[in-house]
Amino acid sequence: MEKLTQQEEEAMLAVWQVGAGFIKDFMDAMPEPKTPYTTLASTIKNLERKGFLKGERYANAIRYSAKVKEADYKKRFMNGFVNDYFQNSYKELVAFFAKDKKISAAELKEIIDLIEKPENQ
Amino acid sequence: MEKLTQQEEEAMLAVWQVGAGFIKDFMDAMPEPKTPYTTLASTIKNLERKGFLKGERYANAIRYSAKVKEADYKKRFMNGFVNDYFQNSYKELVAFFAKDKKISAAELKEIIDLIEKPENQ
DNA sequence: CGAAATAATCGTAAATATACGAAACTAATT
DNA sequence: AATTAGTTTCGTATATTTACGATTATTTCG
Repeated sequence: MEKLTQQEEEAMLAVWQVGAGFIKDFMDAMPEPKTPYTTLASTIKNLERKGFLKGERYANAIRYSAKVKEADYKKRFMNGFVNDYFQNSYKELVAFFAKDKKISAAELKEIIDLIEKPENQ
Repeated sequence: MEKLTQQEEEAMLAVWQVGAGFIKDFMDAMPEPKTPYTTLASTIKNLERKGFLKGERYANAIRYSAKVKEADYKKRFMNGFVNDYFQNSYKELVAFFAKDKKISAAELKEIIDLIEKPENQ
């Protein structure tokens, strides 16, 4: 899975959010300030070339949808980060943000309940 | 804090690991395949320009050290990521990786103990 | 001092990413 | 069929990043 550039990642976020659609749908989903339509179109083309999107022609327009799932991209991305910054330990990562009060003991307990419930296994 | 490019980030990881040193020290700390000395030297110069490093002359060499702390960079970086991919919720992030079995209930409990101990507050 | 060693700096080339207008294409409308 | 509207594609310009050799500067050692 090739690494995405800044603009490509922003575009993918819009695609994941929209689900599947035409370039103008992604335009609508992108935050301000919006890049011009043709610039986004170039980025979308790049994403197709990189294998992140697939396009199907409908009349004179192309409907794009993600080939790479958001969850997979997140995982791969975080893996690299955790490897570089937390000696490859997710525990270290969570401890770091817990100490920084980005997440509380109560929230961690909720997560424990969540993963210990058999129906979530 | 300006965003770093791929090479710049790799170089910073070496700097943080070494602590403070000369370009060749960072070279030694970088993973294979090593980029040529002069390329790393350019990258280090860019990092100095961007305010991530400061340099002090010692004889005919320059000793560089980090101006931006690794912890601060991690925080800022993760903040953007959590915002984009987890609706700005660290709890969502931890739950995601807990479900993906990257971290266990036992480890989460250890972290709770850690942050609930008064001496770590 | 002069030569060799060590290190940084400069200049520039090549690759990649970003940006966007003009033209082309397709479909619908008159 | 001609016009209009919506959309993509193409070409190109600019900026940024990556890469590194040649040169320059400094120190060390004979």
